[in-house]
Amino acid sequence: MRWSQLYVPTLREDPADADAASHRLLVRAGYVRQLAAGHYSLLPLAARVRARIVAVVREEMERIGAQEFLLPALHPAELWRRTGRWESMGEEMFRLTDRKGAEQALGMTHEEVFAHLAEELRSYRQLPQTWYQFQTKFRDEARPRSGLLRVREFTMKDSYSFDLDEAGMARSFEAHRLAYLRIFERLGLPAFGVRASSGAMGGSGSVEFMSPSAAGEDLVVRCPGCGYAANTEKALSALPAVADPAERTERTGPAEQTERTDRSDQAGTFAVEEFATPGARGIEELAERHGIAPERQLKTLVQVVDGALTLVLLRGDHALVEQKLLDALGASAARPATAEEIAAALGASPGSLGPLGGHGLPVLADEALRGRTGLTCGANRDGFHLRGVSIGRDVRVTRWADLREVTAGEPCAECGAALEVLRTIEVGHIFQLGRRYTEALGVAVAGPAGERVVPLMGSYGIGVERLLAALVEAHHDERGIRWPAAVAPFDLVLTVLPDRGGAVAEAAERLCGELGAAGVRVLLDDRAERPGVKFADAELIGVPWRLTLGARGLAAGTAELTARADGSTRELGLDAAVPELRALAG
RNA sequence: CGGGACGUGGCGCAGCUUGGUAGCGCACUUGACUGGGGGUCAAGGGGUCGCAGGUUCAAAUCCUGUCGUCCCGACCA
Repeated sequence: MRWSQLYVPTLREDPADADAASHRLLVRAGYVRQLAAGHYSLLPLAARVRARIVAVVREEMERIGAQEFLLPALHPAELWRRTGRWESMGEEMFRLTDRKGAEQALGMTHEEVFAHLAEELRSYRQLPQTWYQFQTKFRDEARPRSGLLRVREFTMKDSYSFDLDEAGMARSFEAHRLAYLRIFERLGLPAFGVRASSGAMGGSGSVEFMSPSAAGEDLVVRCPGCGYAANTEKALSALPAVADPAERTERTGPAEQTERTDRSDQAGTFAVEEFATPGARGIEELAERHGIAPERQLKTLVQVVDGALTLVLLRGDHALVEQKLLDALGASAARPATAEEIAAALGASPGSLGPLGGHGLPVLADEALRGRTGLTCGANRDGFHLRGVSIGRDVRVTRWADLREVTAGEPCAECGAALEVLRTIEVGHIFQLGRRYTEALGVAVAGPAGERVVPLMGSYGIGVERLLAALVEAHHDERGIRWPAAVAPFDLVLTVLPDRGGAVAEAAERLCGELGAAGVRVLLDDRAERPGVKFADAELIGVPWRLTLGARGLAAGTAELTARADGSTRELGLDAAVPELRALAG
């Protein structure tokens, strides 16, 4: 391929609206252009890289016996209604109505359509089946961002397994887990699996594959000691206990004491007492003005979980992970209650809330609060707080659960080492779905004894363009992209230096032809540019090797081979160039 | 959906406060010189100033609305 003919619109300056390194470099190096927020056009270089990624993914899918399909992107609403997801997917699903007035959806995932096809499965002898495709997915993201990392339209390799029993589903899941690790390994992408919440997909187990990057949106907890890794939606840690003081604290004064429930004999601690905290709202202000450490406060959040007001209790210095709340209650949606809803239920404003009193709301408490005594919380009366609160004695907890966010430095629950929290990009996600979809669509086969068996399903996804962007995040420097050899758009740029006689260009043409015949992907930089421009562009687009041929070298029978990875250069004899470069290109 | 910023040749920006001939750098075209790290000089081409209303003798500039883009948050199979 001649660079003079290839469409590679490189830019000398960074695009103004690109923040993430991958976004900036892919635009600047002429790989992509934005059409609209979350919609990108892939130019020839990107199309080549994408094709190489797809080829690797396809090989690994075929290796585990998966069969390639290609399904429609536009689906009838009817199918989605049968699994209940026409309603539950909400605004993230693109919907449209055709000329007959029939409702349609642009597929954001393909469980429904694949399960629909599985309705034709008849016998247990046909199982297991693993089916996959590369297909465009549409998701009406609330906020597309970071270039190709979060978009509204993208290619996904999605696969789906159908197994006779739990053990079979577990085998299919494990086969995919290993295949995904091989894919990332082969592509040169650092990534590891983490335990994750299954979210709206449902099912019993899920693993996310995460690639560390400053541009990532997902926080992942990882243990350097034992390798434990989990999304913060799921992560656990061992917390050191907080020492709660055993003695009674001083009252602020009789005038402010409106309620007194002295049951210290029962709980072996001190009494609950109300005290005035004028103007001090929330954990931090209470800590600053009244000297009450956040970890000795009780944080009371009011959430609306599937439409029901729920009190959520956490240690004052802990943050709620909403997904943990949903998982604990088996709920599908939660949001903070509005100030009006809170006032109606508790009679106070945020900043003065607490779990005591006859509010009648369900109370969900974080495990870290178990056995805590002498805590401070809001009095459900603006401007007042309660102290001396003991969870076991004073609070009617309807349910305990792990709800808090793990933070860096906390001890690993499995080995005690200090946990690290990494910013990562989710590059793959695999689910054990069970019978949720097969049941809903009536998928069943005849078992060995003629009985009706509903297969168990798994689903497995990799976002192709996100993978491309994650690779750039992982492999770039101040000069541009540095593609791993497995995905580079070309193996080699053959840089032709200016030469009046034309002998250099002629030799380069000949060499390019020979390399091409030997299977090396060569980009011949035959442009009438100055050397500096050619070098800078070659580095920007990130091709792993550059072979520089000039008049000097041609006379001596040599060219210079430069590695993009580390910039190292060595002389290469022209007569031995083809076999050497073929070996480098793999 | 809440908060913030921004829309001016292909790209990056100035001009707007104080209304009056649309400008700079890069890129592009032609020529000359140059020729191993984004070179120099000369001559050119290219813009309904996001869109729609309004104010005004006159709007890139002031006002209203609207669309779009980016960032933070909420959200995110």
